[in-house]
Amino acid sequence: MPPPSLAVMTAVTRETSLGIRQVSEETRLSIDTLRWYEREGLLPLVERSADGRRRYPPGALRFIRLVQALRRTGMPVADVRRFVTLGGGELAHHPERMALLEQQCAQIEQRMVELRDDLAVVQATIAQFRELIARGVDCEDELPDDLLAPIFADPRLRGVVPGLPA
Amino acid sequence: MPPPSLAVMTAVTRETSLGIRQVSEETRLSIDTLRWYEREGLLPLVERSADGRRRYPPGALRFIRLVQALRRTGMPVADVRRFVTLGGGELAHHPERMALLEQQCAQIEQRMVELRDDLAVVQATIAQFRELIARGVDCEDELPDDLLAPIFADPRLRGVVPGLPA
DNA sequence: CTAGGAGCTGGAGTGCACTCCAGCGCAAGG
DNA sequence: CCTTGCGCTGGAGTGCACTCCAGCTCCTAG
Repeated sequence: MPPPSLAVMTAVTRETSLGIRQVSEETRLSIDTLRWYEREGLLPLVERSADGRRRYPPGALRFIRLVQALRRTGMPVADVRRFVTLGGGELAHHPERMALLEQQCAQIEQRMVELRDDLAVVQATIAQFRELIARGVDCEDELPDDLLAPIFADPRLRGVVPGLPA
Repeated sequence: MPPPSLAVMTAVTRETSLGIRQVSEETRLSIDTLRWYEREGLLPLVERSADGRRRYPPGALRFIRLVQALRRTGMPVADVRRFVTLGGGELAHHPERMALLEQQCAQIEQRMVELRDDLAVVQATIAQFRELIARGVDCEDELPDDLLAPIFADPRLRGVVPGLPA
């Protein structure tokens, strides 16, 4: 992969800006996604070289990382667009901008709690299976139904379990 | 909402099992989703009352919560199905079952790290905007471009920013 | 001069996970 | 007896976020 002859690029462009492939590798967003985000108005900072190819100045790269953070944490594309189109630092849009970002923070925190809880559920299940197998291996027959029941689909167990805690 | 005459239900059914609506409220899964999960083989524990309506024994409820944890943490429906169809506690399936669950744990932990990082990005952005506005309000003109640039789409700023840290 | 490779555009296609709907049955209340 | 309400089924439809593609241009290497 020889470096594409940079002869034509301007001095500024040469060292600081990245091609779409590099950005793709850098951010792990696919090339198609980068183009699509741009079309959809999530990436306004993209420039073009003389022959019409995209050039991403470093500011764009950082901006993309923000967009990525918003997307990965569950902000819908429409909201990211809204945020982006609120533009530079204009005072007028400050409240809405802040609202969007703070809302997102709240959601992330909520999500983290949920994730912790869900992790606990999965880990508890793993523990139960370990115990089950430990016992099952020790005494092949007569499995502890009450341990199995809440977890599994064994038809023998249907409707056997007593009331659940909450 | 008068309690539906329970006259017909069996003694076992009466107190312990739930109707689809109750499960829906309990789990926050929509009624349609519950039915769909069942069709798709994610919920094998569901029974029927005499007139063909679904009855969820408590074991099913707990099971649903596990499925929910797996789904919410990003396990694809296909994998949940695979996990579910591995069946009761049979030794034969133990390795695959554990593999699925442990893989999922790993993914959750990864996701939590990512989430923390993304939260940091969003919070940093909020902080930068606060600072920007604080200054902007103090001295209306001549905004601090170097602070704005990495964040925003102001056309005046294109290609201005120097090299990025990483 | 030619061939290969990267990128471009506009638009169509895909995958996933639901979500909605028509048309039906049952059961209770008035 | 009729209506109202809940639930059932099978199948079609939806929303979101990409992902893929044909047909093009430009540039560089051989």
